[in-house]
Amino acid sequence: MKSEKICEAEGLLKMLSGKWKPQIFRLALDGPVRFNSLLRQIKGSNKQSIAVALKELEEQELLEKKVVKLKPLHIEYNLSEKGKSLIAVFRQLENLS
Amino acid sequence: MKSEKICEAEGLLKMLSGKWKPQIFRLALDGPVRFNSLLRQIKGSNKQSIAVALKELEEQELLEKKVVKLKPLHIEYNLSEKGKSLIAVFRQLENLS
DNA sequence: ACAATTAGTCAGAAAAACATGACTACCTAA
DNA sequence: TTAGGTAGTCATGTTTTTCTGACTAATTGT
Repeated sequence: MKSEKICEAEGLLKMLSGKWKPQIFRLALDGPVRFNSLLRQIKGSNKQSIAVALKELEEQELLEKKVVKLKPLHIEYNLSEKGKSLIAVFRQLENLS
Repeated sequence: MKSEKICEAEGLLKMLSGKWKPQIFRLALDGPVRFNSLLRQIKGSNKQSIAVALKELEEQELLEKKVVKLKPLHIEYNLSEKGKSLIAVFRQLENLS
């Protein structure tokens, strides 16, 4: 029983592994994120890595891709319900330190 | 304020990043762990990687190294207080799914 | 005395992750 | 119609991580 404890956590660690996914996810907490603006916001990043990270976050269903058919016709990535459910976990982590 | 939320989490993700650290940490939840027995328990692992992972977990102060001067004179790694404080976070993660 | 177990280290190779620059394709504003 | 912004892909190269196999060295069991 005890050893099961971390299994969800192992999944989470894997989902948010890599150089850019944590930052992207954090930004997504504040609102929808977009490819090009991430590229500008996250210094040192690059197209390829951001594209891959977004794809993975989408596959893991932490983010949801959405085509916005408005004025400048763009794509945005929103935090999914699954993603939102993690906020509580992060809040608790904060309280530890 | 909102974007601070994940900062502790980013630290945690980094501390437990890599292929073997999560598993080692999980096993450490159940009691002290040892180099050679980890090597046997964790299938597909290897000396080098386990050694590096243990060193890093120790540096990050999630585990504490201890020389046990008993019968077969060995070394064990115990969960530190910092390590124990994470248990609550993992427990919460469990409850989400 | 000898073999096994303990806990590693080290150099080098292989694999995975990440970065770079060129390119595509669609839309919009001048 | 041309320039700039949107959101990417692709091939290639570099860097980081991980693995392999050889080796060390002290301790312990037979």
